[in-house]
Amino acid sequence: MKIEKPRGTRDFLPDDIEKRREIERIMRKIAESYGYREVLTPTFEHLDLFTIKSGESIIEEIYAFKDKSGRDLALRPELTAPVMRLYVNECMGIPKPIRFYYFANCFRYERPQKGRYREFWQFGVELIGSSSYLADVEVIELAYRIMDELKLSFEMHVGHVGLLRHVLRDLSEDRANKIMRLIDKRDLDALDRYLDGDLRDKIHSLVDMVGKSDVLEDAKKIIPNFNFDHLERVCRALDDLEVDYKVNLGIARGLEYYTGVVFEAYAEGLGAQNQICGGGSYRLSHLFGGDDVPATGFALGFDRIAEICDLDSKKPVRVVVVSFRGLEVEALKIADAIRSKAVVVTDVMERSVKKQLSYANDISADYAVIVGEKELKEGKIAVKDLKTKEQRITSLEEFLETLG
RNA sequence: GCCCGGAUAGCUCAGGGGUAGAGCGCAGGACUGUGGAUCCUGUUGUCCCGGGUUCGAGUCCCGGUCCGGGCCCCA
Repeated sequence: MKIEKPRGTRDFLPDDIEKRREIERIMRKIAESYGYREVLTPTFEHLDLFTIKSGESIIEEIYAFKDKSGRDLALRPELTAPVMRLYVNECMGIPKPIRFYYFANCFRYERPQKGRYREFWQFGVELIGSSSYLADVEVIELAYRIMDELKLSFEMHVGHVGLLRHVLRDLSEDRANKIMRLIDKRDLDALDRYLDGDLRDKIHSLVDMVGKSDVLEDAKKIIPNFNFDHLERVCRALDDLEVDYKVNLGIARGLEYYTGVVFEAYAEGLGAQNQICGGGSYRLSHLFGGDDVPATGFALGFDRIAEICDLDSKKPVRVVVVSFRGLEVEALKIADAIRSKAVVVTDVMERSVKKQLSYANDISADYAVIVGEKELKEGKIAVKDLKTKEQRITSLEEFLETLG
């Protein structure tokens, strides 16, 4: 009976990991350059943390379980709530603004498909303490710079849920939330069924408003009572910072805790799951017993990005030390001397020189260092450049110098 | 929860009632001081599971499990 990995999980081989680590390194580097510092929360939390804001229905899509003492726990399905819980528990007293970033695996019990797994990774940031447009600008710019540095082809869309909430302000909360979900889905037919008259026309117009920042002028005409200052300032700043984006007033985000500017990024080549980034400004802290602090942040879908990201990670120089019968331990000593300069492997199968060289070729090594009787007597080694096939007799010291 | 497609060697897959196959890979050798080519040899199978039809099922039928893609959902 062969044991398979659980549904929706993946194994990562060295090539995968090297690529993912390189992507991760770039994300960390850029976030840190903006002053963000890493936090890490537990892999599992109290179930309440995730149901408070999203309702009991979310349990269906969470890995929830009872521990041996009967506590209701859950594997984290996302990281915004845990990071805000961390803020409330440990950090309410530290100077604002607070800049945190995270990179960790999350778990959701969903039907897997392309770009969607039951264990997946998110990289994200939370900027806590400011409701200024400058906070939105910083976070959007940061998300943009990361995706840009990774040379992804993507589109950043920026909207404002406050505007939609404003238009829907006379509806009951349930009804408004329902409409928000339909807007998020772009389900125009269903919207027509739920809305009529003036409201229907306004929502229709807003959902269609996708374009450069000049669509704000059109929106103002349709919704004259809404204060567009915040969104306009964000757009103007992003323009000046040469962040490429589209205004999209139909972005609703599934979640109810977003309060203002929201944004999403979409990429091609991912099938139905094309969203690689989502974020916005929100208020969550007070739900977890903290102060009503404003925050803004985003999460990047790391796995989807890794799938479409095409970057060449630089490989270290690889050396295979090949030994003739009886000289294996001499080879080990030479290998040790080279390890400060390159990745070195030696034969552990007691194979022929021919097989050792064949293996060196199979693993795409750069050099074979051949340890033989003749060379050893003269205190030399034979170095073969496996790319050019050239072989020369040299000293260990000289070879080390060529490795830099 | 729904729809579609899959499951046969380590991997990719062919075979559609009559002895279990190919390519690739892996290991050894041809060649005991030299890699990528070539050739030879070896290597592993509950043909996903259970039941049914049949003289006989990897193959046909029914049920199930698992995997992938698409809905739903997407914090």
